Amino acid sequence: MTNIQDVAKAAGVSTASVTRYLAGQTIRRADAVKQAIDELGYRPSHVARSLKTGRHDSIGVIVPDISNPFFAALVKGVEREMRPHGMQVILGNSDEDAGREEALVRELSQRTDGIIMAPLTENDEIPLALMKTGIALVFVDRDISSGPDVDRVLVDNASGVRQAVDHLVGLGHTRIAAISGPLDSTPGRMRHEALLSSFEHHGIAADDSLLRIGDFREASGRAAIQEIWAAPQRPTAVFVANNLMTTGALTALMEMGVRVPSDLSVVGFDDLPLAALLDPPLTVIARPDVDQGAAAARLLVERLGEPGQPSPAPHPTQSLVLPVELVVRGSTIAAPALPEGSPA
Amino acid sequence: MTNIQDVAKAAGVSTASVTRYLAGQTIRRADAVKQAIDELGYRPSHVARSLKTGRHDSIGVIVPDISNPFFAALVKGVEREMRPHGMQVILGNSDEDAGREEALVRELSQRTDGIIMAPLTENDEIPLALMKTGIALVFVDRDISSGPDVDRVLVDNASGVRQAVDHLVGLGHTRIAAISGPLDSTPGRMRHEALLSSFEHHGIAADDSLLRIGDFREASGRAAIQEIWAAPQRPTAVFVANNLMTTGALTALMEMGVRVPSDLSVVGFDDLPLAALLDPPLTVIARPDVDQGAAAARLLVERLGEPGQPSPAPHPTQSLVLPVELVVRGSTIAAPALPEGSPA
DNA sequence: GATAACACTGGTATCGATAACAGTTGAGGG
DNA sequence: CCCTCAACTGTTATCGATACCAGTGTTATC
Repeated sequence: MTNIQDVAKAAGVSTASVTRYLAGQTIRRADAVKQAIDELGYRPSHVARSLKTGRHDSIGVIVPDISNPFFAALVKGVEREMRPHGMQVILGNSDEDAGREEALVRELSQRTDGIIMAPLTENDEIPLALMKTGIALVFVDRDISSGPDVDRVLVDNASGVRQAVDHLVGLGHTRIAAISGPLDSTPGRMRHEALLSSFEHHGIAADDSLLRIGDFREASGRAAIQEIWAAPQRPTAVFVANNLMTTGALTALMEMGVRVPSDLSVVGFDDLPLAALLDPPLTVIARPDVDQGAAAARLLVERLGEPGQPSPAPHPTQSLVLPVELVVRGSTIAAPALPEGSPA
Repeated sequence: MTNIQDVAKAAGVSTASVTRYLAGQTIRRADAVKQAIDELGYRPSHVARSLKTGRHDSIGVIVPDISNPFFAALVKGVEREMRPHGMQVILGNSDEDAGREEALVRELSQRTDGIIMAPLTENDEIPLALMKTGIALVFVDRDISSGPDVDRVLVDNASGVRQAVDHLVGLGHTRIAAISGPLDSTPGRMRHEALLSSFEHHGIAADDSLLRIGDFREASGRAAIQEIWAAPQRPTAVFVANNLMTTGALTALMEMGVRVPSDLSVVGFDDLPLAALLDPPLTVIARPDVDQGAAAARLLVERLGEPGQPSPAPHPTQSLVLPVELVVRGSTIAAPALPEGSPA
């Protein structure tokens, strides 16, 4: 590859002048430099520049599962927001693996100016190490329990769950099953806690045979619903704490011949791209996904400033909580009349 | 940040010895170096290392749309294959934008040792420039028409389309509509050409009012099916050339009150994560997605070798074509009896 | 004509690591 | 005791760009 020295020589100037030309400053022999660059096909080495300046003009996004439509949409939001600021967006997919997440954080923290990430668990120590390196950090969708103040963008998980339970109770359901997410992840914990407190608020006794903890992946949704359906007393409705587990649960229900909603009402957290086309159309708690990514990107830009500009003064961290919304479709209907002999 | 000099000083050795320790060679004062590294929290600068060695120990993947489940799965395959080789996978999402694709190529070609990409169009000039820089390149799912030999992994588009048309004709359909993809993209062109040649093979006249070219995105599937349904003579079946356009078409059909499959049989290219749960379950041409990514990764590894090892000798480029398979579900049924007066 | 201000210029140290090279040490053999 | 060899060591140039510093020329002002 040709380097800045080749260009300088070809144009008959010093490397400093080429640098100045590259930075948009006016130099006497601009034409000659431009010509030399074109003829040699010169591209400045990003690596060398980063080494000298310490800047990268790019940010990283680390998500647990890029094939989850929610995270894919989130990434889109980040990119859309970043593009006009002239920053590259680099993606990392941890595949729900702590080791891989750590490797990505190490890698991207050296190649980017800031990182937007959804940490795997609330005990995740990795981001703490990140903060010490001075890189800008924004948490999105997930949080960690300990550690320093960090910008974050969450959604109102508690409100969503409350809306869902209110909706089911309003339809007469009292035996409500739930497939929750990992309790050491922010959305898993918040949704589960909100569920229990909603149950309590409505005077519904929590029945352990109807409560399952999954791992937010499809297979665990399948397994959980099978266990729940084998419970001594079956539920009339089920709440599933995320999109992939909902997919798994629906698949298993179809295979088991359980009809939704006549045998079982289903409400899921997270909208699905095809939720309206399912049989029946799925009732869900929808939340902003693209917007959540965009919001995180905005927080990061506020901290980093534009490429080429001096960084803005540090300011206090911000926490955003975006609203969610219950979308009632066809998968939830009134509870069947109580069988004889049941408690009132 | 602490650098290698700090470590060397703290351990009472030269920087060269620290480098050697880092590279796994045996040095006399290994304990002291290890201790210094731990105490100072030293992490070697990836940027500086890359500048000196020219290696990055990471690869890039550039896709047109990460929120397309097919590409998300493909990325997963790449990562799964790369992980045991100790290479980082960095993602870029061009969002179907040529300018953004170019920026990503420039960016990632300077940060990675090789790139797996699905070029936007077959006329894409960008990868050609890439080849000149000497970086390893693998095309996946899409190809470019001109230019040097490149490793590539495609699927058997023609066979898939043929299977779909054979299936529809076997069910008695003769008025078959199609929503094709962009003709300047490899899958768009190959599927469209295979469609026309299958029509010809079965003696079906191509009716322009039933053939639409979309852009592989959901909105264009919606628009196309609306136009098709407004044709003077409606079709009894439709073939849709990819997953997102199929989603769009199904949504529009539902909104228009067209019943699938009784009013219209539907077969789509690409399986959907929820295809089996749709109403009706969707007949599709399924293809390996994760495997396609994994195959591309394998080709790249063959060219790059393991990190820390010398690169293997150059070898001729390879082209893989993976098989596809028609999955018959519920969205295709026998054509209705011909209305009176129709040509036989 | 001297002086100041301005707009540029090139030389060079530097970012943080690696690798080539030229020592230095200690063990073992004669 | 000297020599050879193996195993390790430090010094230094280098990757490709940037930024500081100290000029150099031109123009404007008195």
